[in-house]
Amino acid sequence: MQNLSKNQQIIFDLIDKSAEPLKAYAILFNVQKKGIKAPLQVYRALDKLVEIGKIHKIESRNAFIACQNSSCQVSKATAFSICEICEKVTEISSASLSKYLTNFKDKDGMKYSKYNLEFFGLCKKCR
Amino acid sequence: MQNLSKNQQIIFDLIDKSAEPLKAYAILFNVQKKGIKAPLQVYRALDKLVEIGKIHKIESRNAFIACQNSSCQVSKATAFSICEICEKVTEISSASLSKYLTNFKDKDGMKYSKYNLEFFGLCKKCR
DNA sequence: TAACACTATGTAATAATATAACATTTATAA
DNA sequence: TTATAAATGTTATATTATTACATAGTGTTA
Repeated sequence: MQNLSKNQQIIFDLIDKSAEPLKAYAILFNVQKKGIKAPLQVYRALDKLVEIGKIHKIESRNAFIACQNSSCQVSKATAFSICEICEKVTEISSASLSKYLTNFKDKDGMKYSKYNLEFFGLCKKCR
Repeated sequence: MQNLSKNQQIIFDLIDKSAEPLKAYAILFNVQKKGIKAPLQVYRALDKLVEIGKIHKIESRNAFIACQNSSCQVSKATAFSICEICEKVTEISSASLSKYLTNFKDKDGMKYSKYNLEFFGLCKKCR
């Protein structure tokens, strides 16, 4: 595993210690004191961090969370639970789920190289 | 099933006859000749169409496609295959997949009211 | 019908999310 | 060391989506 660059490390640290997913401009606001001034600097670091699997993008929220699954080096097979009230997001690590989806073939026999699954519901607290 | 309003019908017809997912501003451009002039008019119709399950949003693409699954009245359980080259999107209707996911419970026993799954790979033509 | 609630529409302005283009610097490897 | 790739810095701009406010249509029901 390569080391992270300066900007990548700053942004990863911020996301990693956050309790909830962070949006790009929230990240920008937070790292301006560290010298990262422009959106593009944030998006470039985010792109790289997603590419190497250190963070994931929650597509339905346009937000980013740190990978909570140490074995997940690359974002090829991701599943999340999202509370529709408090917006808490948890990465699901279920061997049976990932096995099922990784092996899933559609009618045409098409096999996929990647998937992203987002579940929505109410978390314990909000129920 | 309620009838669609004028704007909803115009926008649904456009999406329904499109071979690929349409983005909101592409829709706007296409319906300007029919009197829909502002983004908000498009987004309002899209929101409603998604709500009643006539269309689905492809979250990773910020684009919309007509529901290809006649039994899918509400967008509660959606799965798509997306070609990473030609961007063709197909709605997957697999009884076993939807059964598996609808019944999926995480470690905490949390059951979900909704999910969205996006598979990525190469379609037949692009392989 | 009249009153009401609800849904949809129209319009302008603006917020939020993301990328293009170009110049420069730093890290890595041959 | 020289070449190459990766990362950075900066400005401008493109794309996606919402707020706020005014008006009009639709359906119920008293």
